[in-house]
Amino acid sequence: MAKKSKPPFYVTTPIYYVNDVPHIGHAYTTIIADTLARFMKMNGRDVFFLTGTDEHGQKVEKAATAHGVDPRAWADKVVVRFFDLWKALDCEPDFFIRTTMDIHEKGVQKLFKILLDRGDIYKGEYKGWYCVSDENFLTEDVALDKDGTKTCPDCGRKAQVVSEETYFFRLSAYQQKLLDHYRTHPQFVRPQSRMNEVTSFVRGGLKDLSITRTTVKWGVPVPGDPAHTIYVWFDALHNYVTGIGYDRDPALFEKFWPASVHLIGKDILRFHAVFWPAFLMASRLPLPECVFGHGWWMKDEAKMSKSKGNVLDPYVLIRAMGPDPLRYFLLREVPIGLDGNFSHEGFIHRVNSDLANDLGNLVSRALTMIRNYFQGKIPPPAAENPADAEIRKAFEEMKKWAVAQYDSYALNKALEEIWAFITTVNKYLADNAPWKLHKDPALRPRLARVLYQAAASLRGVAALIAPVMPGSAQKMWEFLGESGSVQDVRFDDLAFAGLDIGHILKEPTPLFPRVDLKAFLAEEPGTSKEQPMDEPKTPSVDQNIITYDEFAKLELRVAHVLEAVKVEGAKKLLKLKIDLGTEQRQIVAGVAETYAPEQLVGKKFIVIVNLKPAVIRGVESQGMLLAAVSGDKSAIPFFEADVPTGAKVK
RNA sequence: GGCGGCGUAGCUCAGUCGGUCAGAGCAUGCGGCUCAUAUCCGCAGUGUCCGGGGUUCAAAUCCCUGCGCCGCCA
Repeated sequence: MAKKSKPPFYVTTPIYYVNDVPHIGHAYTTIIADTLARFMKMNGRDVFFLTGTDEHGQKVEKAATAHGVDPRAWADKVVVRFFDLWKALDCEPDFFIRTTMDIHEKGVQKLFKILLDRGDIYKGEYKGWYCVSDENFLTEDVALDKDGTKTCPDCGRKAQVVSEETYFFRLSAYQQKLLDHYRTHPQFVRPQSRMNEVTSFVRGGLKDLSITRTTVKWGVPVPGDPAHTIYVWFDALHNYVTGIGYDRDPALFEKFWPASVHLIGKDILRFHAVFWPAFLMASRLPLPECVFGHGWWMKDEAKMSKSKGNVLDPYVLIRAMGPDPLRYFLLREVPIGLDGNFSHEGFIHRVNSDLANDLGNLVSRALTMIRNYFQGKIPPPAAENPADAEIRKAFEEMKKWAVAQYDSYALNKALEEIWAFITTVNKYLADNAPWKLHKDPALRPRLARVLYQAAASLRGVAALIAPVMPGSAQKMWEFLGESGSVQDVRFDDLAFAGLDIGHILKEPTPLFPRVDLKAFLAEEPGTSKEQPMDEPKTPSVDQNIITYDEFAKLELRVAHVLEAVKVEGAKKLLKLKIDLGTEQRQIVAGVAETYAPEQLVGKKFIVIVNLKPAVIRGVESQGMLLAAVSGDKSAIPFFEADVPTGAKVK
């Protein structure tokens, strides 16, 4: 059966900043990419899936210095966090590019040189807001303060305008070409709303882009002018070509470039939809088919941010139930282009309802009956009656649509189609009641047919969910007596027939155990100090390192104690009324075993002012004082010198 | 301030060219089955389709306007 050969498929994630601690956002992009890669492979295309890390820049350099190692060693150490997470999430990129790799740096330099020779890069003078203490130019998106100056977002100091020699990319020359491209390739930026944003941005005019810095040392040097370092975007974006063999493996590069889709978060849309295609036009390389900007996951209706402390740790969910429910939820709940809201309630609810009840239970009931009625081996079934034919046709129809939805990146729709079919199979069983057929020996061929239809349905479902839930799909596959990997199925060949029920596993274990919401929430770190089940998955590196940015988010101030009283019924707690200069607050402190209330009145110490208020023993605490703790004893560092109440501490 | 988008059942959202479009899933209530992970199947709803005005034989669907929310830009 000769088939039209399908074009290769090349999917990328952004390269993640290696200093970042991986969170749900990183996980989301990578899960989408992994699912698309798996799907396209099963849909008969040659696939390349690239992810990686951005390892240059000042922050990496600083973190390394702070730890007394060189930047490369630091990157080697922290990059493992990403390796580990992808493994835990069953994400299997074909290559993991790191911008510190030789193959990348060489490629970037080569491309830089090409553009320099062609005149698309030229030397000029860059004028911008510069933070002296951080030795860093502020990025364009830092807004002006009211007084018309800018403040460094990293250290909070005032920045000043400074100019330096720099290389520019002639972005301005590409405005019309970009607009033409958008017009002729309406799918270049997806979803549509993002395309509108990009178009209107470009219409507004493009300025040439400064792409080198002399202030940053940790990066790729400009060829022939090593005082200059290639700045982040020119460096980072080119990972998409160096990662598949640009200037290194022509066969690979020819095969997969241009990329089918760059998956990105909407925050880096402009770099991918404007700068990147302009770079490529300049170097005469074909443009990617599509830049897909996905949405954010909010946590309980709020944007996740470190300062709010509501960043979602994917390991909490993986530890509790493996990667598949998380993969399913993220892809099923929301179309890729939109923002989603993550709550543990919503997550558990959907997982229980769709995975445990609908699919898991269906697998369980069907397999149990095959085991109990036929010792795991279905004998020749009776001919199909109309209802049987209907379920077969429903499958074929569903397969067609689900594949089409997957193919257009509508992963949630694909899953919707599949789940509608699962409901149909459940209904088919209810209508045909094999447990009743079983009671009449004369109806055995009929019974065989009903269970055959169910098993054939599940076999198809296993294949169709495999891109999203590889582990669970494989389990189902094996439960059904199939050998080999479900990932080797090709959807073009996937038929309702072809079921080979050889050896049903004894006692198929529940695919997706129901999760009790209350028990789950109780185990979630944050509510409990205990780590549920200490997986040997101890982080490979010290994840407790924080950046200066993170530290800067703490607002620490000098507090003056006005009143102190014991909290009723709590032997460790004191209720304090404190003055912060600008306001008065009430805090609860667990220092009563060391300090009597009257010892504290009039004292000055350090309080975290922007901590989320909490109610402790019925008393609201609007902050927290700093104290050394040893057993039941605590020691508050008081100020010796006279400092103004409310003074900032850092 | 400029440009763009959105506001539909308790919740999350579908509603292509204006005419069975007032829908789905979840949640809720009732009924059924008992093979199954207290699962599955059936039935039942409720809606000023944000407010107001207009176009039309006909508008959730088009136009204007008010309110609210969001995105991009300045």
